[in-house]
Amino acid sequence: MGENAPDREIPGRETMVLDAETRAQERPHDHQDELRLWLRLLTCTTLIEGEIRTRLRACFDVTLPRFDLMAQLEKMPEGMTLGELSRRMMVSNGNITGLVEKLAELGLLQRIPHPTDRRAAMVRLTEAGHRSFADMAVEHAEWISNLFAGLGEAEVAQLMRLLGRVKQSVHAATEERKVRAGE
Amino acid sequence: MGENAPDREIPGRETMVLDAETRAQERPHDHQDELRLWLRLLTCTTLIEGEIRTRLRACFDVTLPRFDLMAQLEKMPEGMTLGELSRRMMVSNGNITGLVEKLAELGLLQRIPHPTDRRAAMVRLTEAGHRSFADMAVEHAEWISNLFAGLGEAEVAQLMRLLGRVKQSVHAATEERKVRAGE
DNA sequence: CGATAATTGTTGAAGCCTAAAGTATTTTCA
DNA sequence: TGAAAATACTTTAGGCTTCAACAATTATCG
Repeated sequence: MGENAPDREIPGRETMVLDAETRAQERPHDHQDELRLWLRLLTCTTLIEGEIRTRLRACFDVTLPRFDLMAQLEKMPEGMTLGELSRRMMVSNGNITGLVEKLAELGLLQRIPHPTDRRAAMVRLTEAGHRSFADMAVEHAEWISNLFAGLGEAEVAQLMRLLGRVKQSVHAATEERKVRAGE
Repeated sequence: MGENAPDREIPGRETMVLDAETRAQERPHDHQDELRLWLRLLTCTTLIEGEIRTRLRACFDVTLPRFDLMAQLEKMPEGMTLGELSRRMMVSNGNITGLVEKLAELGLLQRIPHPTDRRAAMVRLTEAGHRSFADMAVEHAEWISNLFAGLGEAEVAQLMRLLGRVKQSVHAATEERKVRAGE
């Protein structure tokens, strides 16, 4: 994703509360800043994600989604349902089904029956899965640390805080839309 | 990789690469902060991307990659080669081939011969493509602006700056790796 | 010039991802 | 209790994405 927004001149028809004239005077910027911020955010994520994907493949012959799924399971040694995985990883249910299938074939995780709910399927890492993940996690953490090595501690903390604000803002906006759309 | 690297003598007068490297080596840091930062960055991008994808699909029956490709072409009315698209969108060549194929079938872009290089294929938006994109771009810009509406101007500016630093840092780290791996 | 290298785009295999529809089970509540 | 709704997961169709191998063309340089 390139760094440059579709830099068309977009007439400000955002809110109906303020007429375009007032808005233009108060805020000389349309949606350009937010657009540029989004593109930069996307660029950063894409760059890092691509790098990590390439290295995981080269060093451990594993894909990023599989690594992520194992990372989730590692945090819950007693196991987790597929739905919980789906929510935590922010991907669809069907996606998890496929990933679990592959990792189970490789012997890295196992399904175990849910104690009370016969609909649910629980999974957890096998011994081999734990060992495999432990190896990868060490390298992975170093890679990430290295990619961010150009930033100071203060910058990292500040980014953490601001991205927390972004999360808040996005959640607020999407919840509002969901409510407006009737759940 | 010791605690006291000998080339630590010269303070930050060196290249970006060296600076990042020494910093990562000299700090016996557990990488936790960077890891958390990366996860939060990924969360923000995933949230926004998912929301935009859903809305583009619901409102315009278009996918995000196709929208992005059209956005790139919109900025270059005279056209662009596939390789240029690939670099700007940071995706593989083969990916672009497929996207262009689909958009051409829909009549939204057209191929035109490259004036001097018979290997290269140039594409540009058709009239219909321009119109279609213009419609979508207006809504899209509003969506993005809305998703970031919880942030103030200063926060947006600060995020812009810090993400610029992230980009720098990542580029430095990956360039260094590429060089070490022999281009 | 002409061999070698680099670049441009395409193809195919493998895998990721979503949305929507379907099945099985559990929960809700009249 | 028992019908209706909600939940957990699977399946399928369509689309995105990468990597690696390939063909065509252009660039490099002895």
